[in-house]
Amino acid sequence: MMGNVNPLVWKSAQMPKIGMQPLRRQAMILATISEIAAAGTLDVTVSQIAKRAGMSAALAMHYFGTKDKIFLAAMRYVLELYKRSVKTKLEAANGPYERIVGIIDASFDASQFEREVVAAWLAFYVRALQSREAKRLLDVYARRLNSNLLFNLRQLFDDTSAEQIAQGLASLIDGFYIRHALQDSVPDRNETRAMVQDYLELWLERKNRLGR
Amino acid sequence: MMGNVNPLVWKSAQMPKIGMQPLRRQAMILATISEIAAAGTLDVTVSQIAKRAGMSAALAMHYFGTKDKIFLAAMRYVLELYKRSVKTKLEAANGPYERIVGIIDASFDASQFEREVVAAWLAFYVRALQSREAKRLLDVYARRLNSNLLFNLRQLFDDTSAEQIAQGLASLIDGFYIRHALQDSVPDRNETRAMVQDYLELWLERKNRLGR
Amino acid sequence: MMGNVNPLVWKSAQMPKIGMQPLRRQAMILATISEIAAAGTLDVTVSQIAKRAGMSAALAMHYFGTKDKIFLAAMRYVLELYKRSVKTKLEAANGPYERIVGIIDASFDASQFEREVVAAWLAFYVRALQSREAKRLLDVYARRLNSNLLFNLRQLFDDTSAEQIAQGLASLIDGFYIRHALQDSVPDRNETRAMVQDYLELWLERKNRLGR
Amino acid sequence: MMGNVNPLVWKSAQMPKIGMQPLRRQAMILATISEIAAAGTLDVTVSQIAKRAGMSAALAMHYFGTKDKIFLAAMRYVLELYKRSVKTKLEAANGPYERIVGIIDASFDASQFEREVVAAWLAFYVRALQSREAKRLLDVYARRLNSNLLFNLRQLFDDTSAEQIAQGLASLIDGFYIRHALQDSVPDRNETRAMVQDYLELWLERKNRLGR
DNA sequence: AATGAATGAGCCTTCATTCAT
DNA sequence: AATGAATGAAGGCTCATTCAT
Repeated sequence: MMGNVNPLVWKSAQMPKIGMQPLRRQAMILATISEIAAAGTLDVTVSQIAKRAGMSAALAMHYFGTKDKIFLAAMRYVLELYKRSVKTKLEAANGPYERIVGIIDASFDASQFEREVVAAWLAFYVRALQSREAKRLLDVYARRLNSNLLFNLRQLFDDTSAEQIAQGLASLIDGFYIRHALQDSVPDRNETRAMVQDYLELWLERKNRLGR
Repeated sequence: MMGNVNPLVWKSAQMPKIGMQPLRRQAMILATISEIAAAGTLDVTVSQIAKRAGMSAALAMHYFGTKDKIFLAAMRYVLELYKRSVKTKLEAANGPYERIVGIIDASFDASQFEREVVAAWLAFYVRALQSREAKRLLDVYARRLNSNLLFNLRQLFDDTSAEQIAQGLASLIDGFYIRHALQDSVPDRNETRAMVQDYLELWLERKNRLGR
Repeated sequence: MMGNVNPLVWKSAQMPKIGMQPLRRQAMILATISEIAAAGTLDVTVSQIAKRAGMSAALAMHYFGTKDKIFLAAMRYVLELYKRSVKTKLEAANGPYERIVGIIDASFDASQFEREVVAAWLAFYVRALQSREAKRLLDVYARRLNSNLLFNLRQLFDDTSAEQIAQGLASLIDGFYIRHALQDSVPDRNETRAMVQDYLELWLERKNRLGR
Repeated sequence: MMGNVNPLVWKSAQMPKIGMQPLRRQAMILATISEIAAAGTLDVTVSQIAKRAGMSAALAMHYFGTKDKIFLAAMRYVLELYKRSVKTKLEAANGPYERIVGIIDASFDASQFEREVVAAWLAFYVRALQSREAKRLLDVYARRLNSNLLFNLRQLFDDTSAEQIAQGLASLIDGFYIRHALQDSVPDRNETRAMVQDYLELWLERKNRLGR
């Protein structure tokens, strides 16, 4: 998830002075995600996370100021991951259809659909009920996703349909995520992605049937 | 939600000594749902709920024994509401198509899709991550929903399609719920229901296109 | 323990009006002793005791006023039992030696050395640390025991010895009680009694050796 | 009791960051014993103890984890004190007789027979009724005391007598303790010790009288 | 006479957060 | 840069006690 080079490796070695801050923050962010998944609970304490990140809770507080900010940072990280994933897929895509499929693909990317990350998503959704800032972050993501979908769907469908499809796709994705987070016997990643793509297919078939 | 006759109205009037238990329990159950929605949080305390229900936390504990049992009771209540709603719709329906639509309808029934109830659903989903019993309850609901859908879908589609559609419908419903719980500008109840029904329509169209 | 006629038998029959008070009180007293032993704890609640006594906690409070008074009543009852046991033994005894042995016997009487009663004694001893009144009761008992022993011992020994023996006997009895209450593998009632009696014997032997 | 150097004295001076744990634990242990005696009750709260120990209840919990563990630690401390006292006496003793007297002495050592410690002993005895672990600790102590006594008594008496004397001595000690904890006008430490020793004397005299 | 109903007070325990070093 | 030490605040839960009927 962090790529190959883990900057925390030489932690206790020496050279602590410069640039520890970003490393510590990053460690906390990753630990937050892991801890949520490992604990199977959203009720993770700062101490638990800090311990997993290999530092004291006090230091974690020092770098983030508030527990809420720790969560927000982790949330931003996950959203950023997703954003990049989408970007990569979009760049490799040709035409609106491929771009829409790319967006869907990004949601079910291996890195996104890991058990860990899915648990984190659910946590953030819930957090958004309490935290203004968390809600704002989630809204930004939702709006971006929607406009991305809409822009490309409008090139294939009339406006009304496009909006419906966008809503449908987004809901389907969210629905699969929540089911994945909670249920045991659930279709795997590829099957799930196929089902979402098939939703798009169904609309295309309808469009073709109606002519144009 | 409590019907027209609220037995708690004459509370401070004479306080009868018999049969308070079910009234208090019901009051707590309703208060739990309201408080979750009002607080916008799953982290509602027993005191908060009890206060809203017009009693002391101690009395609430007396009648339920555990905070967890309070939540479970509220959860059962909501699930029961949904179950009844489904049952009513199914009884009024003729043929598999109407029955499937009925199930969808039930999910977006006015009583189900209230802001309060939707928030409660999300709360219970999350609770299921921590509580064995909560998970069990949710699983029962999920399994029943699935078998209901499957049974009727199989009369219209081949088995493979039926299973896909069932998964799709359930995910769509969950997805719309979560979006409803979290987002402000979201299609209203009827629009939402129409979109889910349209998913079924899309499959019927495909089926017709392929000929039988 | 209550003799053959249990007045609580016709409780729920009818005739509740007259004289319930003493019956209820007595039932509570017995229940207190039983509950302490059954719970294996001194931390018995009023509700537990009342339940065992077949009445509501509210009624128990009505008759006693305070939890403390419930305990005191039970304490008085046990002390009274003991007092009577001593009295009976003393009346059947001839001469100082038999009377001393009688007092010892009373302490290890079947009715006194029941597991239940022993547990109660320990409870009362502890209670005496907190409650003035409990302490006073225990002091009365201790003083009476001491004067009883002293009076008879003085007829067999010089004053100094008599006082020492009295202290020794009382301590031995208390010691065996506490060990009986707490330990598993402990000599049985008769063995224990024999050992206390033997303490007296040892002193008699010394007296004889020294010649009168 | 804490020796001459109280490491907590410079507490508000600079509050070092290392090694507070053992100091805090020790302070809590001593405070537990004091508080039990001062409150005259076994129902001492963690807050009370912590306050007496000069720290917050939260910190106490931090260092012990559970109230029960606080009590167990205090219990172990008292038992350890006693154990050491016995050990010291035994090392200074020559022959079985002196060793037995040494064990008795240890029980009535100044440090053991303080009002505070005696109250604690009673508390622990009672605690043993509720806590498995407390019972285990007490059993270990009882068994060690018994085997110590028996081993030395067997060198002076036949086996049957030895066992009786061991039981008698242990009961006498326990009895004096409980009386000391509860009663006001009670022989002082030295008198008490003398009386227990005299019990041994009585047996020796009997032995001599019977020849060999 | 009797009790279900009700609660205030208090306890143990947890945890985010601060502080001194 | 880093952390052990420390705590206030809060939460779940229990229980003796009161009250209205």
